Amino acid sequence: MIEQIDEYFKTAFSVTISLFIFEEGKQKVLIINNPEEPFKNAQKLPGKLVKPDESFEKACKDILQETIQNQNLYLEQLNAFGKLYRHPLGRVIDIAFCGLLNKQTDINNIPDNLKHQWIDINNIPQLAYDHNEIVDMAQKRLKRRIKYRPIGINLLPKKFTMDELQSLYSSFLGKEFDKRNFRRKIFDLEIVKEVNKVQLNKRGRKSILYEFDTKKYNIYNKAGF
Amino acid sequence: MIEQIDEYFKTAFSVTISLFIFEEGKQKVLIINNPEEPFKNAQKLPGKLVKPDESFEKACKDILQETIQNQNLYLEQLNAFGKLYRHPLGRVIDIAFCGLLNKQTDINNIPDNLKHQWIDINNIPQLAYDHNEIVDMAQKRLKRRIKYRPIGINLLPKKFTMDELQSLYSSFLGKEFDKRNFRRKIFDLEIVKEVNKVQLNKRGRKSILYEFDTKKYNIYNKAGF
DNA sequence: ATGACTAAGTGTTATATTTACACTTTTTAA
DNA sequence: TTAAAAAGTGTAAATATAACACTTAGTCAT
Repeated sequence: MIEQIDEYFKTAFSVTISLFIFEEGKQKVLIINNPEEPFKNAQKLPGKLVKPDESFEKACKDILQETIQNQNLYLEQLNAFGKLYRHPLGRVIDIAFCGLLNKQTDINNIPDNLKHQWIDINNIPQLAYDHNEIVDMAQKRLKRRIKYRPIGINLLPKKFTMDELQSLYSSFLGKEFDKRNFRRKIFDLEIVKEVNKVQLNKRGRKSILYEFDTKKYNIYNKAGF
Repeated sequence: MIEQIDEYFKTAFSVTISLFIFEEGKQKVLIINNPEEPFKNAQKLPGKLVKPDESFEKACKDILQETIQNQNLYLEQLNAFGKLYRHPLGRVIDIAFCGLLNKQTDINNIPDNLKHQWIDINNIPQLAYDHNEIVDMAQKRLKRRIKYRPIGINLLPKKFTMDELQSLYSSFLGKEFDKRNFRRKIFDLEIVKEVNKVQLNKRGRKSILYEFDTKKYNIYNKAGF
């Protein structure tokens, strides 16, 4: 075996990140323009080939830097994608990550040449490589996960209204919730606390603003509910 | 970029499988003896380096063939492990899978030279590479998953008693259940059906035997409960 | 200023689920 | 036949979920 060992060291690997936001009541994902061959000018998820001496973390930070220019984002590994002919240059194993962020607070700047778009998860166009499959799995994973761990802290602004939180759950789970039952559930979990401010709206009554109680939130985020 | 492309195609990847059984009321995992360098004669999970033209599936089947000699086993991808110095021969990305099986029905034969052991999940010794980390994540993943998807169909014999099923849940979740409540829960889900046979026990009353109702089981296995 | 419109916010009851709890039945072995 | 072992069984209380509609507080147009 030792004599043929070089035969094994001929694959490459890449990292791909599905970055989700919640905007206009919709779950959206970051899609950029592919600047180079192969599949030049196709739409794709942010990602890059990784050198043999680079860690996953380094690669993720590079990608975050090149897109949203903010490396301090919590990411989670999703899956490895390694079909034989998924990449035209050779065998490339892709390690897919996903992250949740808030457009206002977590993005410094997105370079123009990326021609980026935040695309509604229900309207994803054809993407390069197997990126449709990746983003699809990311969405399903989130949908499962939201059911037994809280969501919102990375997606919403620091202060938010109950209607916003409810709308987030509705869009991620693709179903409607009863206002009173939803609120009772959230209050009983004690993951939010009222903040001493209200939000003025264009029409109608002011909204009470809340923020997450990080202590309780993190407990449920680790242990589930 | 194109001119440096060769720099990327210098990693290898491997596949590792955590195979779990339920035996003597305990969750156990298959550990084998590492037959070759590096880490010769260390204990490890079954796994192998994969050639650039081999699929994950092919690699998994090879591993299953070389260990339990049965390729027809449902596996699920767990995670990619890719720390920089996890493998002495170079950069190796490991794609970890895990599977559940029944010792009596799913194993044809395990070659002697593997010096295999089924090790209680609570007593795992030091393993080669980062295999402790892998098996640890596999166990945690299962523990979470059992809470919202049924378990047992791959682990128990075709016919089984309620006490066996309850013991399986207890060992995987590390806690005890009330007999009556447990049974009611299972019966209400309708994932098992009574089979027209009983099991004689050494002492005490005969046990009623059940088998899974695959239709209901699979519905919950896809959608969760 | 007032009336029409908009959106936020709030309670109660019925139903379903979960939990707590202990004895009876069946069988074997002495 | 009887003591010990293990399987099997029901009920009531507490908690969680689900269904349901009106009131309050604000804006805008007149």
